[in-house]
Amino acid sequence: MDSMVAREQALDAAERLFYGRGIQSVGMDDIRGASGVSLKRLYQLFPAKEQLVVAYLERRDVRWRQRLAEHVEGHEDPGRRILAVYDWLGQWFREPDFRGCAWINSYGELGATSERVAAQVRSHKRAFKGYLSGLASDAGLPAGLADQLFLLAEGAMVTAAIEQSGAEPAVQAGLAARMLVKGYGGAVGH
Amino acid sequence: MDSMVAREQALDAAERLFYGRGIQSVGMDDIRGASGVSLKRLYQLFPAKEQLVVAYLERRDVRWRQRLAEHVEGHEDPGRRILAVYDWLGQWFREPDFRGCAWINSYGELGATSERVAAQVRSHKRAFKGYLSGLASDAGLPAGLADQLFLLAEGAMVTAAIEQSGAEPAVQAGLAARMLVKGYGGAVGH
DNA sequence: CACCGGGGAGAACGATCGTTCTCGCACCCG
DNA sequence: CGGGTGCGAGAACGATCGTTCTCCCCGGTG
Repeated sequence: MDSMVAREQALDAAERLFYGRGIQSVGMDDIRGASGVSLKRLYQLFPAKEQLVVAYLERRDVRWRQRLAEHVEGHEDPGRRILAVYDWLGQWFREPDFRGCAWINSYGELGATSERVAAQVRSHKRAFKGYLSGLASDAGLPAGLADQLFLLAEGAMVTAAIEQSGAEPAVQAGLAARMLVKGYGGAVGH
Repeated sequence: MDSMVAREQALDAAERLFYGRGIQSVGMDDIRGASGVSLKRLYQLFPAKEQLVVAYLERRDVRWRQRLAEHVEGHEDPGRRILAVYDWLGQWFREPDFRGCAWINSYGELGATSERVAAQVRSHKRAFKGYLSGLASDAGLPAGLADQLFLLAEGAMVTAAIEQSGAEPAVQAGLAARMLVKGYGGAVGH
């Protein structure tokens, strides 16, 4: 049972370090130091670093999508809900330790060498796109729009990471999204 | 003088390997093997791996933007030129060795640890965005549109990389771009 | 021919890292 | 109390890698 808390501590440290400095530049020993979980315990929880990486991405995935969904659920109007996604992205981009999308970064780092990581990244992105599809169909908008909304969100994430421009890419993406929604015949409350 | 050809060979090998397998997973020795340029020569051309990486990104940057510009220049109508960007992206995505945007990937891998790489990535993205701004203003469209066109292109690049879906993200981005251009009052010939 | 400078092949070095092993301590069951 | 078992601390191991060094050949110069 105590190993559950060790697991969470290990994942906390892994998330902080992997996300902040990249995966390859963080050693298992750094994670031990930051988490207080001994190397032996680390390796019985996660038999290889790759599994720790995947577990970190998985846990972050459910939390990330949950935070997004909670924000969106604060809005009633289906058209407004779509735009709320970009508001939330803007909030995220302004967090002081924001360093881009963990999955896009991980894919750039390990997508070519680790199939498990690549699969986790695809799974996260598909879930996000699926979520947008749901919002679009709730608003009576065509399915193709969701793909475009997705591209805007992805573009905003990379741009916010590379330039460290805070919420601005999210604002631009939100403006574009609003125009696309209107163009497809959706109503957007103010 | 002969060192110029060694430099090109080194950069050819660096580009092939760094782009295909990621930067950190390619050793200097791999580059020597693939280029035929001796380690000693490599290190007198590029005193550290980081400089080889930056040189690779720089050379690829000018070639990439030139290829794009050549494609776009095949079109006359200013509105059509904007959409030609997405056509070209689609062609690029279908190349058999396509593995995403070299700069986004490099940023995910080294953005947190190498300021020189991060600066090169920013420089490339700013140049690309600047190019789109030029296309937008040639078409008499507002400057803000260029930011949105940029986000669509970036989103298409990451998505095409993660899913290996060929040209489809470029098609979606092109449709969105077309709608945005029309929404801002631009004329788009078919 | 003697010499020298540059370059290639590849060994060597030092650091890092993922992973495993050793050792010693503390706790639990009889 | 006594023996064993699980765990933490950290050393150790083996591989990899960036970088430098050694050694040897070759081509040019007097």
